[in-house]
Amino acid sequence: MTDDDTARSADARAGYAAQVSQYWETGGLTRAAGSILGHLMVCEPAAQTQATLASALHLSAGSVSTQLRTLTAVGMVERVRPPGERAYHYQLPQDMWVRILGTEDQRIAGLRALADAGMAALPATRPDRITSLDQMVRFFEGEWPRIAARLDEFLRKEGT
Amino acid sequence: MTDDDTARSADARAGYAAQVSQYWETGGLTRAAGSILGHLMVCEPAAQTQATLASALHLSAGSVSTQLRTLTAVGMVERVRPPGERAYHYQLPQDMWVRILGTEDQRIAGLRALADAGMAALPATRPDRITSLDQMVRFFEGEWPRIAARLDEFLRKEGT
DNA sequence: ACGAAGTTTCAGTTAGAACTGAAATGTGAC
DNA sequence: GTCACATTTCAGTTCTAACTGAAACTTCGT
Repeated sequence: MTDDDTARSADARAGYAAQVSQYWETGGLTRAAGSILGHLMVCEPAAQTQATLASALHLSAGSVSTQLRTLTAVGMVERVRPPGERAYHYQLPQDMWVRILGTEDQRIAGLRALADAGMAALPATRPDRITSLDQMVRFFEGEWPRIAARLDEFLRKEGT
Repeated sequence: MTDDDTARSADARAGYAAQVSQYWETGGLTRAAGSILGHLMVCEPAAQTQATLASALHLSAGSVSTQLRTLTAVGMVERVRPPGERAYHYQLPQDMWVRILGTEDQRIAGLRALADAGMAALPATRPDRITSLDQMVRFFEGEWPRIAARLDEFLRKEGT
């Protein structure tokens, strides 16, 4: 591999990091959180310290600490300490996407609560405004376990 | 029904409107958009003019106009003009939730684009950072049509 | 136990999105 | 065609949440 190739792929990875960052920012995460996730998708090595992240992404130590804390809390980042290293290193968990999907039942539960509250305050006209929500939630309460099972099967077949 | 009952249920509906508003704000919509959606869930009549919404929700005409425009664009609000009425009226579509679910394939397509871009910039270490995304997207590309079909069946059985 | 390195916390600042209000534009009734 | 009503647009303002920087705190190696 030539130096040129190396430079080109580094560029490509930086561009991809920006794209991933953009994706998550659109999805409601902060700029800092998006940048961290984008960087962690392609950086070498895959696990980075807070100091490395801060300097690579031009973020303050405070921002990095805060964002890593929340990203770790929701399972999108994993904190590890390599043997003999002083500082914690942060990386994307191997099963990030499975974890994210695993919280789907909590989102369904949130909608269930909303539907139940609505059924207790049904308007006289167009009650379907509420009942259609209830209906949709009932569908996913029944369907999600099935989807989760199929995902397990899919991952097993893929050998993950 | 007594006056007391009427007052109580009006309170209940107002409380529910706030809860729905809260839900959508948490989900990333603006306060104004959330308020409108909450109000439209329980208001009488179910279809409201911009002027009514503005005064009921203490929002400026500009905010109401802007938010209704974007909510209409994404299919969460429907604009109708009752015969003989001057102003447009805005209401929740009967099939709001089906519409929202109907855009799921666009979200999957967005993730597909992200996965493809990533596969073109694979990092040397932990390539699973990218491939696991690709895998997850492949699962849903295969699964979503099946889920949509089951939703159709579910709605048919419910008589909707 | 001490010192150095790493992390967290938080008061203050900044950046940017949401909202307002009023002017401009559009629309329907007569 | 005109007028009144309705809606949109947008420059200016307000408000909120993100971010910074530095001090406080924690942790680990010696």
